[in-house]
Amino acid sequence: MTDFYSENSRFYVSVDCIIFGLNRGRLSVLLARRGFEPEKGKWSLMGGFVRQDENLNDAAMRVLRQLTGLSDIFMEQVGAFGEINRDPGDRVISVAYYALINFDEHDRHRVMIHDARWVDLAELPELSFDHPAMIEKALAMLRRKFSTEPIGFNLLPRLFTLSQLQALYESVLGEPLDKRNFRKRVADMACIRITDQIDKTGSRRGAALYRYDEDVYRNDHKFRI
Amino acid sequence: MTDFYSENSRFYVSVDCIIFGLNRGRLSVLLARRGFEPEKGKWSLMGGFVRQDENLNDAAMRVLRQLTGLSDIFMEQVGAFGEINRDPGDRVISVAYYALINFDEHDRHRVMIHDARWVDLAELPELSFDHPAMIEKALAMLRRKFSTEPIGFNLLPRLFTLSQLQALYESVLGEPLDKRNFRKRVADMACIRITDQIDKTGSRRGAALYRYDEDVYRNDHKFRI
DNA sequence: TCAAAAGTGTTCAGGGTACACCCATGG
DNA sequence: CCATGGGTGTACCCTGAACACTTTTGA
Repeated sequence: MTDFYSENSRFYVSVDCIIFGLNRGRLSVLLARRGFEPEKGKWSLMGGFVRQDENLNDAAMRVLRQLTGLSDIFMEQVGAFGEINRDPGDRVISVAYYALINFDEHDRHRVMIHDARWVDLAELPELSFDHPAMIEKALAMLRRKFSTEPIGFNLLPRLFTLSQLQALYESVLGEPLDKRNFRKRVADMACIRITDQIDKTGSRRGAALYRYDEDVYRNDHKFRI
Repeated sequence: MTDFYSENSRFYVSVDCIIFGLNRGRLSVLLARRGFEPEKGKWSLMGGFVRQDENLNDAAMRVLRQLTGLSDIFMEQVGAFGEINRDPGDRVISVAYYALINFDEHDRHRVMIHDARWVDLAELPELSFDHPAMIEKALAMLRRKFSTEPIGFNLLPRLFTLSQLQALYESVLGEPLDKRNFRKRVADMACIRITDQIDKTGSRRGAALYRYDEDVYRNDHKFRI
């Protein structure tokens, strides 16, 4: 039966990772300067070819780990990109993924080694291939999910203030939110719990630290910002 | 530079089409009985291998046309499926698409030739490979879009009654809707316009026929059911 | 004492939901 | 004349939006 398949064409398949992180309060993506042709020297998403012994998700996690040192990270497939000439080097079909990481935990050394840097979403440089379309689609998916599913906490430290949380939502949704309404909504979500810790770094007065409780969410499934 | 790529593995890449149609008022999918190994004789989505001279969308449209005779159809990518052993015959990475077609316009002869049939979504048989997961994901995407974007009209004839439209929404969303509230919402969407035609086939009294006006939608972008 | 961020309630309007009866017609 | 689907309006509730001042404390 393999004979039947063998009449058909085979393709290089790659994954490209849109790695989101919160850098100094701003939603940013991790971009690498391409170290090889084609488009050597241009900024691009971090990618890699899929191997025979791994599925697509594993390939994406491998690439993410290479660049950040992180495993067990929230990732989601964005989709497959298959224009014939999307890669001028050869025909490559690429599957894009986006990941949400806690900026504080990533390995800056690896980022440096790969000639990569964090770029504010509002200041994207020119990118190679169809990477702008990938980022566009990932952002659309992210924004849609952000208000209805508790995925934003992947971008924050374990303990966070409500101001940090609100700033995150404003940064991702791209619009200012009313502080009192925001806190009201947070207040009646059981999965966002206050701790007895205080953060003194952000203000003289100090702000209560909160944490996200995954178990509570799995029970009541109540989330809406 | 092609030398650089050539160290890497290449893969068969296929597309699989989840073709939705409204058969006797029920949301249905078009399934084909596999005519070849592996899993010959089992029901499956219609698929095909991607060729060198076409992009993924074109491949999906080609497969859709093969089975239904239709072109220029609403299609959307569901995602890439790349488990190592998803196809027991050989490693194949597949990109799923879903399509919404007007049941009345498809070519039944082609369906017959391909040993395919329309199956009510509630009565899916056992399917080959990871096709159940593909359908699941396509359905989730469909349901999500259905209330906020005017895609349902792709499943209806050009002229339709409000009862047909409501039945469609109930079938896709899987829940009954209040008739008066439904009609109230329709009434203040400019893009759904009454015609002077009457449908007498569905009732003794006759029902007004409506049509969807794409141009109006492009202007006001107002749609919400 | 002042600058800077944290924290806190109420009011109002609009949209969504629930709900039941008459109409027109073909057989 | 009756069975069948077509067509219509109102009342209520609740959610979402708007809005401004006091508190704390380090410098």
